[in-house]
Amino acid sequence: MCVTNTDGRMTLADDAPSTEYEDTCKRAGEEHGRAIRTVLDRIGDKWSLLVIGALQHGTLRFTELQRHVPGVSQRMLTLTVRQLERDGLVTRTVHAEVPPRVEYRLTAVGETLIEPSLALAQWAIEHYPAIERAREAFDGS
Amino acid sequence: MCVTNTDGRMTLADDAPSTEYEDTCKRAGEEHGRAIRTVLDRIGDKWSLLVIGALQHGTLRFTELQRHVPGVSQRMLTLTVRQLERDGLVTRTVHAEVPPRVEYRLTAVGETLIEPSLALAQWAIEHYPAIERAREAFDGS
DNA sequence: CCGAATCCAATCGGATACTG
DNA sequence: CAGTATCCGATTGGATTCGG
Repeated sequence: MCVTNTDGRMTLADDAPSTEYEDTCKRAGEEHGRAIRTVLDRIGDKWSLLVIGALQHGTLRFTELQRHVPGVSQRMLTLTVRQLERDGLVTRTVHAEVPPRVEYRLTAVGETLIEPSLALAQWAIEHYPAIERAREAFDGS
Repeated sequence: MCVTNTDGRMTLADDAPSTEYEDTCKRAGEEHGRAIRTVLDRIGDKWSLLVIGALQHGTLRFTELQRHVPGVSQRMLTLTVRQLERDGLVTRTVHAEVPPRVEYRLTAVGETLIEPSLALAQWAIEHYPAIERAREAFDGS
C-alpha cells in the first residue's frame, strides 16, 4: 500500500515491484494502509457518515440526532456516537439536569472530515443513476 | 436526507423541519440517501477501494491484482471485482487462451471515483495519528 | 490461471425490554 | 431523556477444496 509513488503521483494501493526504494515505500505504506483501513471501517459503517453529516451545522442532543438520521435504532446511534467520540471526531457533553441533557458536537478534526465526505456524497448522487443502469444491464444479461 | 439545503449549503443528512419546501427536499433527498448508502456499501467494504486504487494506472490480470492488494483472498477478490463489474466501474475481459487470461480495467465512471477516494485516503493518512491518540486517551480514562 | 463451491467463525445490526 | 442489556437473524469474510 503506497500512497506517494516514485513519480510523485498519488496511489490508493501498492504497485510496488521489489526494488529497494519501493520496498521502503511499501513498508511505510503499510502504515498508510492501516490508516485508510481504519478510516474506512469507521465511515464505511452504516451510520457514522450520516451522524457526521447531521452534526455539521451545530450541536444536537441524542433524540434530535436520532430524528436527523432516519432509520437509526437507539442502540446503533449509541454505539456510533461512542465510536466517534472515542476517535476524537465528536464530543459528548452531559449536563447535570433532570431530565438529562446530552449534547453532541463535531470536534475540529471531525469537521475536517466533512469536506472529503461531501465530495464522496456528490459523486454518489451524480453517478448513482449510471450504477443503477449498469446493474440492470448486468443482471438482465 | 438533504444534500442541497434551502440556503444552498451542502449537507450530508437531513435537517429538514416540516415546511413544504423542506418536505419536497426531503422526498427528493431520500433518493440521495439511497445513492449515498449504495455507494458507501460498495466503497465501504473491505476491498473495493483498494482494488480501484490498484487499477488506477492501467490494466491488471487477476493474479496481478491479487498481488497489488495485499491480504485479499481469492474468494474476496473474485466477489469484489464482480460487484465492481456489475456496477459498471470495472470491465472484465476474458481472452480465449490457454492458460486463460482475464484483464481488469477501470471504466470511465470508475476512474472518476479515484479523485474523491484519494481525498478520503489523504484525510485518513493525515488524521490517523490524531485518531490513534484519541483512542488511547479514551481507552485509558 | 482463474475461478466456483462449500463450510464456518465472527461481526453487524435490528427488536425488545429495562433503568436512572 | 438517554441510555444499557439481551436475544437473535443476517451478513461478512477467511480457509479450503474442486474444476475448466
